[in-house]
Amino acid sequence: MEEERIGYLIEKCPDTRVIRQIHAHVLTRLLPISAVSFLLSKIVGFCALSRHGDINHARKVFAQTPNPNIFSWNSLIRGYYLVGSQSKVPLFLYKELVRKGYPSANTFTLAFVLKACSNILAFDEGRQVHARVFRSGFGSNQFVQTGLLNFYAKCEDIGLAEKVFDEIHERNVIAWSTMISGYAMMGLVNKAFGAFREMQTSNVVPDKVTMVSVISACAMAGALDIGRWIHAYIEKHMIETDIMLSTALVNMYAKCGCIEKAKEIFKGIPVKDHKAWSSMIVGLAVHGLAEEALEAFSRMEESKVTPSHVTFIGVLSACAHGGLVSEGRRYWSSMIELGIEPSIEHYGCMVDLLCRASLVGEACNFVQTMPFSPNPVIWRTLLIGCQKNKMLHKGEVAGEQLLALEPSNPENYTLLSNFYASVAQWEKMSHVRKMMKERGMKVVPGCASIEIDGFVHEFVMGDWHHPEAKDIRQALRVIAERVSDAGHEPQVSDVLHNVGNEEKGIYLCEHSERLAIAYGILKTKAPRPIRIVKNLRVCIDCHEVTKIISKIYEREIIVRDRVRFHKFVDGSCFCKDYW
DNA sequence: ATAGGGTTAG
Repeated sequence: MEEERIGYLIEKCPDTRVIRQIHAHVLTRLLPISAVSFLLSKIVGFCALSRHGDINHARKVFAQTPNPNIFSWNSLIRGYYLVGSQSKVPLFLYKELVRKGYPSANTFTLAFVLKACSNILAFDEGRQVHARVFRSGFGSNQFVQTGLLNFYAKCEDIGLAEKVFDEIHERNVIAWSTMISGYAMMGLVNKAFGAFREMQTSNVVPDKVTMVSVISACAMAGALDIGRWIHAYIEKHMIETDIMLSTALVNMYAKCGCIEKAKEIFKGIPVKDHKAWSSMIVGLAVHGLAEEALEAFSRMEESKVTPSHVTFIGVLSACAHGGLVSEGRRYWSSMIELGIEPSIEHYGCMVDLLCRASLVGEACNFVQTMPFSPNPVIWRTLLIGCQKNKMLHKGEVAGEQLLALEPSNPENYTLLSNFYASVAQWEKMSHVRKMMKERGMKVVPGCASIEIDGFVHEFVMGDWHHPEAKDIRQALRVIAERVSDAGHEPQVSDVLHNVGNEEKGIYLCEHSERLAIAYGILKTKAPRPIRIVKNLRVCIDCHEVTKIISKIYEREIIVRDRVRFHKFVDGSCFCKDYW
């Protein structure tokens, strides 16, 4: 049969020229419409989906098809997002298909259009597809189910994602992985770990994709022990570590404070792409290892991997953390020469770089040159810069802008209040605090955690609910005495409360990281480093005190701040007091 | 014919 021969040719000779010849052949014969539609759908499918295909040709053939069948429609829908993930064409095609009412969508159609919706975060359109899934009775198809799940996860509607997930009766590794990655993406790390455990108890075998999601959750949480455990699991079960999994591991070890281990894994990646390089560079940057980060960047250039905008975020933040102002400016220019349009994140790095180098005036001018209006991060960076340099007026402006732009973020009030405290503007400080109260803002409590024997102990400032509170209090007292004997005077300007100095000193002693460090000293022995993860940035006094503790207790203390790492060894910190 | 994954400023 003619059709069979042509179908065979398309599968055996996937070549655009052959396709065109066949196409001509089909059109010059008088064949029944259904046969033409079938043959042309083969061509549409090939052109839209094959690596050697051509989506534009697919579209042309599709347009010439008398009654395109559902396979043609599906191929085109999928083909368009395969060439450009942000394309809206799949949605237009789907709409047209629905409007026409013929042929009717099948499970492939729904899965593909859901994927297209996830790519561009088209929430309303995806909702409509969901409604259609209900009506169509295809809701029990696994591909449609994971399509829906992934769609809600990507749109960050975790509630609806969970709802879809709960309704899946037979959950395969893909459904589980999608759910876990959805949790991880939203920072719901405990839910991610919980789902991972539940997956194992329901006897679904995790694969490398599952591992990537779990490892990412560890990176986010700074959960080193779990991360190590997962890494061991990967090795034990001989799960293939491809570049994505290796990159996730590099990132995890870096974000958990083991930069040496991150480097080791990075070294083992045979062919590194821009994401692998970026992870390494960002990792070195957050550790304050600016020179190494820049070295890595040159090696990346030598190996002819084109840096991405993310790579430059790493490079510029390395310069910022390392105080390398002129280098930072140079990389900024070379980034623009490479044709990378600076994003607000890149501007943010530069503003930070200038502020840390006490060039706050220049930082303000730089902000003026941005093609965007400053966002809260930029204002906060400026405000902190002004605080360090005691620049009352500029700081006040930044603070006002910040509160106007983001009045519902309690952190902003705290920052501005701290700023006024640091320049001894007590009235203004209490005004901010009053405003905060009136608007119902609660201070974000400092929270620090330490992982001991696979259990994460969380400490909140001033919270004494820990079962070993008594011992911790005692340990804190001893530490405070020894620190004080070492000649430390509390630096109290970061304390919120407008109270007497002595009392301020007491508040400082109860900062969450102090509790966590005290617990670490209580529970672990040298040479094991004490690793702390903190939700806020470290205050100046805690930074000083931790330096002293590292010396008098001869302990290495690694603190993961909200933005970077501090590594305290023998009385000093790797951040060189830049942070 | 189909589904899930890695890097991102303070």
